[in-house]
Amino acid sequence: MEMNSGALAQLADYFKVLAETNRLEILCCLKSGSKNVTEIITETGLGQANVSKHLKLLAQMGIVARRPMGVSVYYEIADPLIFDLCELVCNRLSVSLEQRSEQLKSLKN
Amino acid sequence: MEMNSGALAQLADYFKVLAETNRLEILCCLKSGSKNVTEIITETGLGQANVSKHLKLLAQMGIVARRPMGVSVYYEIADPLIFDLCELVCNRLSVSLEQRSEQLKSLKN
DNA sequence: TCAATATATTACCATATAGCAATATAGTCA
DNA sequence: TGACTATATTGCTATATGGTAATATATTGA
Repeated sequence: MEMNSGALAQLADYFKVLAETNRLEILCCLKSGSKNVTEIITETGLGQANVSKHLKLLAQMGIVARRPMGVSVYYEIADPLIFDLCELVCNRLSVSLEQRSEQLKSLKN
Repeated sequence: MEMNSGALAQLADYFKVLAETNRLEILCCLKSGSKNVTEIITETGLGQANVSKHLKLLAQMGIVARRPMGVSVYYEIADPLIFDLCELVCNRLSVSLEQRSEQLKSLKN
């Protein structure tokens, strides 16, 4: 990972898009397949303008794809890699939670 | 990835720590091995307080480990998974850059 | 204990961004 | 074209956070 600062900035920007609970929730909601904005709004309970902004960010980063269909606009995961990333980190997090719980146990002894 | 909102928040927090150029730079700087804070400051050119704060975040997330040695404190990567994550995303980014450049080419034709 | 050095913390400012209400735009159908 | 619905954008506020200077803490050695 010897990288110039431009590459680091790009990498940081990518993580930044994933660094927001509601955007992750939108991605989860799209995991089961393409959905239009109204469906996403309903399923997540987020505000319309808010969802629109999040989708724009996700699309700009190439994480989702935008597909207008008649009067509505469908979005879908354009990059399944996302879920690999999330799974890696989730495993990591659960491991460290286990470690913390081990530490707590040994403190009690 | 069917997750409760707590898990999504944890995941987002993890990505948030990686979503900053200077923190990524610190991680790069630690890739070659354990370093103390002064060395990190010198190598990155960042301010002392700043580096200290970034290291604290990284340590809290379990990404680096803190090891006091005499008067100085050494930090090291505690979770090599980081580099896998970064590499995955970097490959992803370079692919989409290629795609964009392809699109530009076809626009010119 | 005192001085010197390394690291951490605090207080503050400046910037970025999530959320929301209001408005604008675009597509469909009468 | 005009009304209607879906989505996008804009303007604004509140909050979070990166950077820095100043201060605090901790370790070592005289």
